[in-house]
Amino acid sequence: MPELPEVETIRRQLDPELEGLVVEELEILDPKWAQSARPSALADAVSGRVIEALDRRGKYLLLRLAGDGTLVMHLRMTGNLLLAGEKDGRPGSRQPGDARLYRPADEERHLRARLRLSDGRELWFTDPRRFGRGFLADPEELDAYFAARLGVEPLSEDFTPDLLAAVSEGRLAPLKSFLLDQSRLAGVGNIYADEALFRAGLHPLSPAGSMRPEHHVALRDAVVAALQAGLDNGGASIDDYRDSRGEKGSMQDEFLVHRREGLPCPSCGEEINRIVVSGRSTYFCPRCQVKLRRRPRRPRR
DNA sequence: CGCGCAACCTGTCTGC
DNA sequence: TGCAGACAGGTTGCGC
Repeated sequence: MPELPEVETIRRQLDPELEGLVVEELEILDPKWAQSARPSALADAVSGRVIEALDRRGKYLLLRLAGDGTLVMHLRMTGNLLLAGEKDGRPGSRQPGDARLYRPADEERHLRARLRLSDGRELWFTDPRRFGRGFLADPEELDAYFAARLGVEPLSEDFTPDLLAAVSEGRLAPLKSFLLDQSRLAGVGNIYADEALFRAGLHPLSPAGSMRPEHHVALRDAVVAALQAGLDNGGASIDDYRDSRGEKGSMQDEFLVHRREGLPCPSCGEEINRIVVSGRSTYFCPRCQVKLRRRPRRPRR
């Protein structure tokens, strides 16, 4: 479910709400949620600490705690992070179980971890498929963890055409697989990979290393534009995704090609095709998205 | 090291 | 109505 725009939407909503509050208690209802040898030790280590900020790296949410610790959370496929309850006991905010919230019974049924906050509210980590995880890391551990897994942030100034050229050089994997590889580019998932390749006019099966300089520019711009569209629409709610208030995003109504098999291409009217690339459904326009030839090797003298 | 695929889970939908 | 099978936003580990 959640890719960079969905995770960032949650972060932007929650960061100003959480700053300065104390996590009075972390309750882990599903021991599998804790990516830690002893879930009770994780709960104890987080309980009682002051929240400094909520940051994001790739699709990870980073709850910064006073004293150099970070509660790292990943929503994986179906996780949600909901802010529930009444601030300082005053009415107006939503309660867990509020009928206006998304399927309240299911939220409670799928509750995996709960942070009780010092203003009376609660942060709920819900997750039907139980892939989501949370763990505590100190700064050195966190650096090592991300260095091994995550590449450049696509919305940072470091994401340039030259960077894209460097990380794709010599790669034979299809562009679709390349965009899903978090160690090259962090935050793009199945939805925004399809949307970006359509915007760039590139075929999902073209080898990543076949791009020429104009393609590096086009794909960089397309990734940024696709992610920005997601942010502008509050994320995509195909099925489970909700923001921190339990509201749906609207990006699913703005998809250009993703999940639009058989529908007309917004640019040329040709029918959108669906193929499977490294196990993931992939949607593209066979007319607008050209397949690049493998780049010839530099001749040797 | 690069790459594809199964596995991890639960829920929903489709077709017989 | 029941049931089998396909499919779903992500990441990891294994085999080649």
